Amino acid sequence: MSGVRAQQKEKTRRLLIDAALNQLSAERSFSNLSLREVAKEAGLAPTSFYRHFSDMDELGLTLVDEAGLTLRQLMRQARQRIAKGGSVIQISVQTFMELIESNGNIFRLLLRERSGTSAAFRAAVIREIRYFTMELRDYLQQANQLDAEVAYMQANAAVTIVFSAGSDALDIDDKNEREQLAQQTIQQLRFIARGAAELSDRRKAGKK
Amino acid sequence: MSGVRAQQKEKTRRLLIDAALNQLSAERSFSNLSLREVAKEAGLAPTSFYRHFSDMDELGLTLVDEAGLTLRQLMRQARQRIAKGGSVIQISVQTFMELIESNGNIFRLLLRERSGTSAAFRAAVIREIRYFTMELRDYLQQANQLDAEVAYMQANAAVTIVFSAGSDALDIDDKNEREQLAQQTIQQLRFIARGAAELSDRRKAGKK
DNA sequence: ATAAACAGCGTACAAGTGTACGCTTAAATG
DNA sequence: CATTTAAGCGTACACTTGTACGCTGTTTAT
Repeated sequence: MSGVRAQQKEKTRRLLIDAALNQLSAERSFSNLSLREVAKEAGLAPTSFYRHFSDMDELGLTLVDEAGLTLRQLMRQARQRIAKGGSVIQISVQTFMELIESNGNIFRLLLRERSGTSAAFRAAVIREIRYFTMELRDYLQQANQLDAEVAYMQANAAVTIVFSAGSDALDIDDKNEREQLAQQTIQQLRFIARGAAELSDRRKAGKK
Repeated sequence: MSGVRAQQKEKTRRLLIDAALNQLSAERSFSNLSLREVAKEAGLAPTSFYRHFSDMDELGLTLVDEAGLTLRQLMRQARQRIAKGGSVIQISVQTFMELIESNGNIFRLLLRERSGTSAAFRAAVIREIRYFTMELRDYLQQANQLDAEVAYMQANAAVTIVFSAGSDALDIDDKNEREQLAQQTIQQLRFIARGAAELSDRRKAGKK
């Protein structure tokens, strides 16, 4: 079992995934992408699609997984940069904005399918975002000595703000405008961090 | 010109609008709604649709207008309640959550088309939300004596948080869970308010 | 060496789409 | 009253969609 066959299969599976990803854009969402178009882009006959996915939905869920992976890469990269010193918030936002610039399509997928029409998709996207939020919560709780619940609320708010800013950034061409958006986002995250720190302190004081 | 004809026309136009609105749901977005389906739901022949709208896009933009109207109603209602005393943030969130419960479909439309595939739609939705944000900014600036830019950042963050919570609320059936979400949202808005107030104070002090 | 498995293709079909065109019928206009 | 206007309908057409089915050629298993 040299695996020549399996290897080839994996290769064209990848072709399909990339074909779908490449067709995504501001004016093209996954949900109005047809099986035939994806197959065509991948250089396959429409019916060959079924050798790899039973459905467009199945392909879509694979893409969401891919997006989750990207999100985790983001988190890791931000951590590495933070370890070298500097403002945590600033570095995080900057890293996030870089990701959006280089992976706009996959990020669009997440944003759109989060409020999309397929329950399975919504669930998958929400799961990825929740995972991301929880990781941030753990970090905040430990790094800032926060009350657990407060840390969650901060993480949740921060993710919401950053994702929303990311969505806006996708529609902005001008470099200066994007920088301005980033600065605003940083300030907003600081608002939240400040409020969270205070509440956490108040809770600790109350318990004593 | 008694207007019997014009009156009837307006009536079936309304029929089309309502037909579209009624077909929206968690699993049905405007963009995958066909002209034929809308016409059928309204009890019209497909081709009669064109007597009222040249396009599904035109109908869609009308719906966005409708949503903007709803948003302004919301703002007015919240103001009335606030005038009678109570926590501004709490009342606002509660009013918003009530709106979502009674107008889920129109709210879904806004959320979805904001990151949808039609540039015209996106622009229209963003315009409505910006209008809403600006009104909140003016209120915050005046009521809390804030620096103008800080007031904008607070308003922007608050709208983002509330809309995101609204989107989540649409997927929650359990009454208690929704209440919990509301409480969390209130707390997050307080984080932001606190951070904004501080920055505004700091800026004022710096200028003196 | 022989047989089985299987990725990929071409054909074919039913279903649904937007919309052009001409007709009918009732209101508006003169 | 006579004429024009226009909302609504039915038919028709060209497309696109998902997918069922059977064939081919190559890799894998025996």
